[in-house]
Amino acid sequence: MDLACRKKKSKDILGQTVDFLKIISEANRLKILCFLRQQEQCVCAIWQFLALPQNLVSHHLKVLKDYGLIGSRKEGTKVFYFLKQKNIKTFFHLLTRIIN
Amino acid sequence: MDLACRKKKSKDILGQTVDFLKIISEANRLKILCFLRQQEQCVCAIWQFLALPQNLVSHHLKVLKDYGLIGSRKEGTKVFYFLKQKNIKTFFHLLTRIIN
DNA sequence: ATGATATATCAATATAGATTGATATATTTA
DNA sequence: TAAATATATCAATCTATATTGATATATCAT
Repeated sequence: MDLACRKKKSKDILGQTVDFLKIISEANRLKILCFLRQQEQCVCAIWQFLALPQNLVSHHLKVLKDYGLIGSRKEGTKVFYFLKQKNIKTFFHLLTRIIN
Repeated sequence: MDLACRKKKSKDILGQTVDFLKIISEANRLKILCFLRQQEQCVCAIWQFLALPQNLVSHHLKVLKDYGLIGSRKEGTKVFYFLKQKNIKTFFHLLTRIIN
């Protein structure tokens, strides 16, 4: 599924922006995005860094991934998550068109 | 109360940004901010534009005002709300430092 | 194959916050 | 003063979603 689909084309810019904002306005998710800026990280590194239970982090990662803000790759038993900078920029740009 | 107080200096940048995002990630509030970009508006114009009950709009306006994103001035029986562009820019800048 | 490690999923609960309905306050007009 | 208009407040309810606990799945090592 590409960004165009995830963006829910049927929705207007404001609706898309609200969805984006709702996703990044959760402290733990925002921290995750922040943490991933440096480099990709495995789930265990993330939940240890955030001091959160593993399943909770897993849930937040799913939310971020479903909306296309992060991607993942598997390596052995670990799963590494990384930012999808381009998509983040795109959503961010929508926001600037509304409030900046 | 100035912005420095509302920003809750005790909180870190991430915490402040989350607060800001939570406030603007509500569709009606984002619409209000959007609507006020053109010019200041009285409450009645806002709730008619958004097609929302008056008390609900009043509540959202309070949230926006308490956080310093909008200001108000009274004129007769009407109250006009306007953007506080400078504050919005400030909070927006915090966000760019985290995810952009 | 068995155990250990890493991650994901699911149901249940908790919690924050949006919405509604009723009412209060303040200003203007008659 | 009384009625009308504009806005604000408060308690109750509804709704979305964060969190927790338990369990499943997948991979690696012995």
